[in-house]
Amino acid sequence: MDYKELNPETIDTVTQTFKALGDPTRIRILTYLFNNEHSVGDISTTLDIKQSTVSHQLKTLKNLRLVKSRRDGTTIYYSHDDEHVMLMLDQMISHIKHG
Amino acid sequence: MDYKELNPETIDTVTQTFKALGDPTRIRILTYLFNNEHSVGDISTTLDIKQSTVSHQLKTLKNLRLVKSRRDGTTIYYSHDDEHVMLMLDQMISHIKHG
DNA sequence: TCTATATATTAACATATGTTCATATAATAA
DNA sequence: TTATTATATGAACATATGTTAATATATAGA
Repeated sequence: MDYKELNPETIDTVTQTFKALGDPTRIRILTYLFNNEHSVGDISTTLDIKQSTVSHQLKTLKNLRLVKSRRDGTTIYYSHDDEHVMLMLDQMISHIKHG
Repeated sequence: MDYKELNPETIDTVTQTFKALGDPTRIRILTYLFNNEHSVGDISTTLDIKQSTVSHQLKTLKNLRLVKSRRDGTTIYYSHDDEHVMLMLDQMISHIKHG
């Protein structure tokens, strides 16, 4: 039936992006960033996740360009940086909660 | 600002579903099942993945109700079982390939 | 029943991943 | 400069995960 597979780079990027969403800490951070930017300390306090854990996970998300950061003094504010991925996260949450 | 987190079960299910999509073997299997059902042996041969690996991953996908199976003699045919997740997979692939 | 074929399962293994503690770096204020 | 606050980093650790070989199970046919 002559099946044409996705190319390896596409598979890899798709996989990595979904993998980034496949962790509860990152899901909590991303959903917290849905509407507003938040500092590392704010995220840590609000979600009750250790500061180093938050930093590590934000780095992971930043490497995949799912979040971006901006500095203001000693404070660093993070916000989401991939509308489409955030939309899919929103869709998945709706899918799980309802239907 | 009074932030309301997702409930733990929702976080868990969302996470598990994305995690299922966060593996290249499972992505390849699911995309192969986009349009038609396929037997384990067919999947194994077409994608060049060992039979036991295919079986293991199909079991993972089935546990999450992302695929279903039907027996015909000694052959077992698998097909996808979550239209919405398949749609999100399709969206992610498009997102990665194009803009 | 015996054999062949298709799929599932088990155990072992290597690798990947997430969290934590301790510490480093960076910016600001005194 | 020194102290303080905010964030990042590195190393260690435990756990999770994916693949494989070997074998078990299940169905059908001779």
